[in-house]
Amino acid sequence: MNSPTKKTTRIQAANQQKILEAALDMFSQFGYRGTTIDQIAAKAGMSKANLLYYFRRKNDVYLAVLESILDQWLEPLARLDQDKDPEQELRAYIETKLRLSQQNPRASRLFANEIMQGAPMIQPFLSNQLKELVELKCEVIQHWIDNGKLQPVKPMHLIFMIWASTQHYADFATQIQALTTDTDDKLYKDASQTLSSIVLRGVLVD
Amino acid sequence: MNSPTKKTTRIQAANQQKILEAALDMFSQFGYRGTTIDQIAAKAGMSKANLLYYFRRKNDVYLAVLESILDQWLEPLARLDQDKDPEQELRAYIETKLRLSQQNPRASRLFANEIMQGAPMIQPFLSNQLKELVELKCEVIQHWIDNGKLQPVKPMHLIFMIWASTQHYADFATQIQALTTDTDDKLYKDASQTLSSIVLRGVLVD
DNA sequence: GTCTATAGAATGATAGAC
DNA sequence: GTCTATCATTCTATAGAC
Repeated sequence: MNSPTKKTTRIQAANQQKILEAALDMFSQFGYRGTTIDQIAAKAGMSKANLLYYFRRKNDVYLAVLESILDQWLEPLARLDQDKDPEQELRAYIETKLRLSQQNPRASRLFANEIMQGAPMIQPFLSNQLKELVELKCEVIQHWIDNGKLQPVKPMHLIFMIWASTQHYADFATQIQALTTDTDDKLYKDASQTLSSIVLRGVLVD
Repeated sequence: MNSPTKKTTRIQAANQQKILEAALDMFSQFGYRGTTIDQIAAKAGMSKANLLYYFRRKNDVYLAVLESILDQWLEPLARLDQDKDPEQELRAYIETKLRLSQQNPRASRLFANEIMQGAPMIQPFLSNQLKELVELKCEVIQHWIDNGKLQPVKPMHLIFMIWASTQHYADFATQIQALTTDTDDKLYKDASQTLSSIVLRGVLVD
């Protein structure tokens, strides 16, 4: 690992990281076709030709960035546990998803861009891993419903609602910034409280 | 209006419509930078040069498409009426927004694309018209809260939640298609019921 | 590993014939 | 109003010097 001959490997790793970081910046804002290699290279502080030494084609960069975020995408939903209390579980899920939106809004936007363009790269991921996981977690929610712990709602639409409402704070950050003067921290704290409160108890007064 | 000299005007109007329709198709999927004039022209059934006779630059086409959808964007929220029953009003708002998503998903995606790219064209719209309207409607919701008709939630975050949850069915249609085999009609019917039910009463059993 | 140079294709936009 | 031809620019990607 630390032999002199591997010194270049560490440089490569560092440069690849710089490229992936810059690529996430550009792809998340302009999508695949709206981003140029030049922009990525400039943001990563190297020449276009040098970037192409590390990734032979633009598509390879895009795939590498996508792969680096797909895992963290599945993980929070995967944690939903049928044997725990649904109120605690849903509250924790909402909080985790919101925290992800706050800490890595670019990943959320990159994902949204890819989906809105028809998911040309991750269609298999959606139809396989994601579908499998969602079906599994719909059963968890259905189990809570069958045991009288939750109202009889359509589980998949509950999941969609939580996805949409939490990712909104990352994907539409520009719009939200234009509508409020709240600090980021207050914004996310209010979002967490309001979201959990509405999902769990609704807005109506009994 | 019907004089022979205006015959060309009707042709112009028809061609402009064809261009706007094709442009909505492309811009909503690939964003501004990801769309080429060639693609729009091909989809509109004319040559690139001919398209540029009607709109001198790509940017003019984009602005025309954006303008054509901004009104329909504000209208449903503008209808929220402080003097009516909040349950009926919120239910109607959710249904209207969902119907818009179903009937014009491209408009929703175009708007989302513009926002995610930093709203370069409609920043003034967000900071002026939209902000004004949202502040007004937050007061309506706050009025309902003050009168004990709604739980004390943050009004703006309730609006964000409804926006996000309803637009999700348009913006993330590709993902949803990959996760379910429901027909479009069943999907939106379930969405409407689940969304209204959760927003109004939550998922918890009393 | 990094740079310059450049091939080759795509793109936005214009000019001018019909 | 529509088309062909064309230009300037930008972009992906490669070759080769250092």
